[in-house]
Amino acid sequence: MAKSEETSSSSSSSHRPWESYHTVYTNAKAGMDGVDKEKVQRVVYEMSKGSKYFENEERKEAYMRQKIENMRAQRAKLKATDLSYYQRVADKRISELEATRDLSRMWLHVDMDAFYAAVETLSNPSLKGMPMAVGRMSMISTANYEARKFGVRAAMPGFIACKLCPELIFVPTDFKKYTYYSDLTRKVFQEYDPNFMAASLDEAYLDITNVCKEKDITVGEVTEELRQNVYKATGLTCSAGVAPNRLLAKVCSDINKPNGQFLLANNRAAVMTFISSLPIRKIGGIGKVTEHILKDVFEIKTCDDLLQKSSFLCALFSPSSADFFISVGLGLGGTDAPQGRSRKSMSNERTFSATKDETLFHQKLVELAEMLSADMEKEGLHGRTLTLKLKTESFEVRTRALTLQSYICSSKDILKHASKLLKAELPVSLRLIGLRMSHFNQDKDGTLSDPTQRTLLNYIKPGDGNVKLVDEEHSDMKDDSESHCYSYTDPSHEHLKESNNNNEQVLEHNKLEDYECKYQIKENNPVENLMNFSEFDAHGTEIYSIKGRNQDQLTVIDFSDNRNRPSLSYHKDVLIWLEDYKCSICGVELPSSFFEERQEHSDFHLAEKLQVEEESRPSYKNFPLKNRMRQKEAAISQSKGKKKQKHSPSSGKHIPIDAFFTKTCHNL
DNA sequence: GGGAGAACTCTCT
DNA sequence: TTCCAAGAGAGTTCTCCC
Repeated sequence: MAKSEETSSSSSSSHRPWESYHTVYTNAKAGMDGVDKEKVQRVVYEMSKGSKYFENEERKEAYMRQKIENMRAQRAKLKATDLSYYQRVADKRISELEATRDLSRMWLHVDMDAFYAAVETLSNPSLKGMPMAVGRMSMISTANYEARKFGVRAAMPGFIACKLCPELIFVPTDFKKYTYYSDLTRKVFQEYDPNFMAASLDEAYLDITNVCKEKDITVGEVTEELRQNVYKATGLTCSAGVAPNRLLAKVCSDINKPNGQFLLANNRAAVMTFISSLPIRKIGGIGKVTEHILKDVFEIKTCDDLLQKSSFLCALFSPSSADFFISVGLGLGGTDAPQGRSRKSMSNERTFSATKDETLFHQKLVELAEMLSADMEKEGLHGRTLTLKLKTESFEVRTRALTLQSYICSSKDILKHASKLLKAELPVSLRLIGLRMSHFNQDKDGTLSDPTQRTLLNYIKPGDGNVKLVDEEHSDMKDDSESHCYSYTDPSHEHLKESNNNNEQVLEHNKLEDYECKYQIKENNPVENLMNFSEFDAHGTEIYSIKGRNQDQLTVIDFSDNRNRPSLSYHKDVLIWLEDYKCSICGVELPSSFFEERQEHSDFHLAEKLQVEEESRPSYKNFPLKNRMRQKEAAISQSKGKKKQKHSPSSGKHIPIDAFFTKTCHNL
């Protein structure tokens, strides 16, 4: 930015401070063309000023300005030779990306007009023509076009919207209703592209190449027909954009909103003309921050500027970011057939009035764990990484994650680990708690597989007798104090194996058909198979024990069959709770409800046994396991202590906004 | 050096 | 008078460990 511009801008800011308060609310959205932008900006500023939210936004702004300055400094350091080198890099990428251009498909992006608001008006016609918003005083989900004329829009707090439009009518969200209408639209979409991609409840991408050929009508006619059919099926209007790829189709659908369509011809010249003057902010994926950085550091305002400044982009951004920017400059986007996408994460979060009440935190955590567990169960998912999200009173967002050895799904497990994560953050004043589960183990066919759970064959060691520690060099299990891996071979049977299951030694018999199993194992229901069963005879002796994570790790020990009843020597090796309360090794009595105590007790015997095993092995004689475990634990705790936590802007320290864009520039 | 894990940001609806 | 959502995906850096 020129110096004179900066001076003028800062002088103007002192008289009109709202001009430097950048919110998303002032960006043009469909139906907001005639809005008094300055009035909206001033109202938003006045209503927000002095609040904690405002302070946090200012901190974020300040941090972004600092990053922009850093990038400017980096840019200034680029020498002519550097630029010449990066120009060659950029030119190469441009020609490589250009070679991938596919103009053979026609993609249609359909976007329902003010969807939630339109559905509400449909079910309550008295709302027609009135300024209305779907949402609450705290936040608006969407606003109809009458409300948008006042500057009211989605993601705006209701109390600010009220100030902008005192007549505004609020309607609470009703997702059942929106889902119903969304399903109706999808039935129409399916007629045009059975593999259409739903982007959200009110948006979808369709490849209409084939349907145009089949019906022998133009792209424009197909689009018109589809929009009419959506209206017939739902009574709702939609807008559409057609282009050779999805990125451009999305931009096009916004051009003639509401209830209109825009077609971009599938030839290179038309695409390049269209894209050249297009503001970068119109591109999906370029938001407020990216727009600022590109404008303030590189003076990039249009998509064509992205190509003109491609050497700078290659020099200062990561390769994937630079590729994205160059692709946008070339008007390239996704044209491939949609692949079956699997879910990556699942989360729940709840906002409440800021409080330090730890009882409330726990209550929220219980609710979230139950909701998350129920949602995961619905989709048959089990996850390994649990992330706790916190938003402090000052709007600082913190995330704390934990990756477990085994997959979990139950609310009890989720709560247990989430509580630990939260405990480490206390005391704290919070306004939001969220839980996210990721690292799912659902593969293509929906079956569960656990990378950290050894397959049974991993544990077979021919010729081994009874219980034996698996050599560490044969195990890729993490050397973790929470992981104990044994293999077991009963001389009287061909394949008795053992797998690890949450500190419990578990035996598996390969020939289940030899035994009359009293429990029906639901093969396709991993959730139910997570349960552990035991059955006792009239004398309280355990006759069955079924433990397992899923059918792959199913464990059945039939103690009613004497062939399986553990021998005395076996008892010495493996801890079993005799009659469900007495330790088979030392006789200590612990009822089954003392779960944690039993775990510790089991660990104690395990460590004891490992010590004996280790000491008997020459290579480890001078380095007993307990020492190694202690060392490992010390290393873990040390590393945890040392683990650098990134700081949010509110802490006034490091926040890697630039981390998403800049790369290490060795030549600088 | 590469992979995994953690933390965080940005973007979208 | 109210006082800034929720859910998801993707990408990046940093650190640790092998």
